[in-house]
Amino acid sequence: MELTPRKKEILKIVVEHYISTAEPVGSKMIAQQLKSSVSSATVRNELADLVELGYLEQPHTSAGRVPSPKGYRLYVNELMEQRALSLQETEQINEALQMKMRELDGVIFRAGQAAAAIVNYPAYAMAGVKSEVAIQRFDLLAVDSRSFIAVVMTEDSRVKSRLLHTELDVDAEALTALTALLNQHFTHLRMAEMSQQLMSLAEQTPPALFMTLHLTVEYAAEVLEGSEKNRAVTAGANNILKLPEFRDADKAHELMSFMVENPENLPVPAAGRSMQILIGPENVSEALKDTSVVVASYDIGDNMRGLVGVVGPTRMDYATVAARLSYFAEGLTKMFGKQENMLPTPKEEEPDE
Amino acid sequence: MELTPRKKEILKIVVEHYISTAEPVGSKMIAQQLKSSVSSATVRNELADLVELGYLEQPHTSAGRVPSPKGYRLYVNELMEQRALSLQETEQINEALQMKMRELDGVIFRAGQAAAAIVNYPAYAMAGVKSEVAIQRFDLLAVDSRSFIAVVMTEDSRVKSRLLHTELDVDAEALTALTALLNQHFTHLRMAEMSQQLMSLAEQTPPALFMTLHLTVEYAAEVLEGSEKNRAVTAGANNILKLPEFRDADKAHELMSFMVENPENLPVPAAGRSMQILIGPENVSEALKDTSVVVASYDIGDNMRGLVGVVGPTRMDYATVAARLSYFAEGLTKMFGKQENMLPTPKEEEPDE
DNA sequence: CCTTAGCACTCCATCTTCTCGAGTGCTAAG
DNA sequence: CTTAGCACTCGAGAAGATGGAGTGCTAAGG
Repeated sequence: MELTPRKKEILKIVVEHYISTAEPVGSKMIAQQLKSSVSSATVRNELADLVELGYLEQPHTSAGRVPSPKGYRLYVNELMEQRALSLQETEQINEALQMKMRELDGVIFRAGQAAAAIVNYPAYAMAGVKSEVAIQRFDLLAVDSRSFIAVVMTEDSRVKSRLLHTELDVDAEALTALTALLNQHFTHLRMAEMSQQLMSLAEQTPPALFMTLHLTVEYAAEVLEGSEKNRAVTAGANNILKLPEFRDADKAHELMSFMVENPENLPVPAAGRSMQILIGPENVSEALKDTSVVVASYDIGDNMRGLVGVVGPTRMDYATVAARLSYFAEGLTKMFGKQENMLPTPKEEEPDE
Repeated sequence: MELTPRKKEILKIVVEHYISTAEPVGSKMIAQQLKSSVSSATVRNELADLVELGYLEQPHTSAGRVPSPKGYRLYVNELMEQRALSLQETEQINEALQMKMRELDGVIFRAGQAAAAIVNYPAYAMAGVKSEVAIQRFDLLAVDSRSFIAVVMTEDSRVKSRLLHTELDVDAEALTALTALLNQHFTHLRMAEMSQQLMSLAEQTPPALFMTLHLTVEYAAEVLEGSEKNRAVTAGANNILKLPEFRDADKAHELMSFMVENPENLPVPAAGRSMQILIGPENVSEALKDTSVVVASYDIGDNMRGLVGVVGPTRMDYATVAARLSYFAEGLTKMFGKQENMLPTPKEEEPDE
């Protein structure tokens, strides 16, 4: 059943007023804000209908009205106006985008931080590869008789390196030979295939060499795993303490712990959607039943996908958050797209996770 | 003026009781706990003295006593008993130490997280080099005509790498030549010296090569800077919400924001001390005036020093925190020490200059 | 001089009561 | 369908009232 235009207008006023004040909204207030001037009594009748239909709720009989999740949902789907970002806002976001040009691995971490700073709510970020990547290239550099540097480059052009140590002496020529071997037999393989490949070479390779090989392949596997495992971080969790709904330390603690300890369980946008809004009980996680989440995804080159999300009270300012977050996510996509040909300028490790 | 033994005993009881309950301690309670059985009136007289001397405070005339910072200080210095860790505790910490410490950069972050988990207070971690490190070795690996991988190893044996892109073609032989050049002229230099060195080579080098050189040196500088800048992180900030003194959301927010936003301003142990306890106003930062900090340092090889700290209310359980934290820090030192022999020791090698 | 029983006193925490006002639902008339 | 009018509800906050833990002080006893 479609709501009458006036009911929608009233609902919109209630939602927006409640979003900005966190106080139940009364009929008088609404009557003033309505385009057509009607009395508060008329509004009350409408409000009663809206409660009956489940779009609004009443904390107690003699209080104003508060939007229900259903009400927020309608608001978000139909009533919410696209919010244009102010110059200041776009500038702030652009600046945040500058920050991360360099680091690919650190992006998750920084994206989360930036998102939190941009919206003033707790935020989270993740990244994962869309399809499995493999190693594209190996290099082994001799350091001394028992140490060498392994450098691997993934198919998505990330470069990682580590100093590795063997227990037996391995000379430079051996390393050169091994490098050739690795590049010939271990590139463009999945992790499982790499292990197989390694097995099959076990017997026909001298121990010292095999050990070196093993170490390197192990390291490569770690690098691949690191890119496959969806890493997730939470940032700006302290922001929730400014919200009236989290004045209660226990509530704040509950949400914060959930976000910080299981960031990987935070919502991911449905496949194919670049942005998604989850309102209150629409969230699967019990800990998020009273909160709303806005989450956007962006592309990192062809093969990876990142996402940034924001967690807030159900009365969060959806229009602003959605506008800023999508602008931010688009900016990230653009940034990686531009770098693509010359790109990925991986940085090394970041204290993320 | 030395306190009488009984006064000390009373102070100790007050501190320990207050630490565990967060409630002011009354004379009756103390009289029961004292070795020698005396009346509560006697205790009250002693308490009055202790207040006068500044070791205790009275929230209001008719409440029990609470330790003052001075009281905590005396407690920590003289009265606190070394706390032996239970088997369970050492096991938990040992487990935390298992974490993969291979990526040095990740260590800071993980150490912070582990520390928070170990003590159930918010924790922080930093690492910095004791003295300036330089690049020990360069390698340039050709990828295609306009891309190459720069691999640098610092004197403290950290290996970093990045894919770099030139705007002009550079062939493999040129890279080999450049590698030699870099290793000859840019190793073991400070950042400023590297820039100078670069300048001095500007004219006598063909543009394509110089660009490559420039990119590489720039990257090296970034790596060095990254290691010089003390990186700092905060973890487990949510723990403060469980403490009664931070029930108030504003207070919690203030401390949390401070810790998360300026982790680099958190206390560092005085030079030469491996552990330090800072009580309330002993902290320099205004935001920490009502809190106490326990901070321990550990060694990462010869040249770097890491530290982990814990922030809590002044009534934090100093004995337990200190015991666990120092055990943890010692574990970290040991862990890096063990790796050390496996690492090439920078001092012994490179008669190259 | 130190200790201790006794006692009046203080002050917070808690509970109850009261009041106020915003906001409601309903009715009856336009 | 709208609206003025009105009695009603309910929570928030103010204003006592109560109780008890803990104090300080005094005076007597070792």
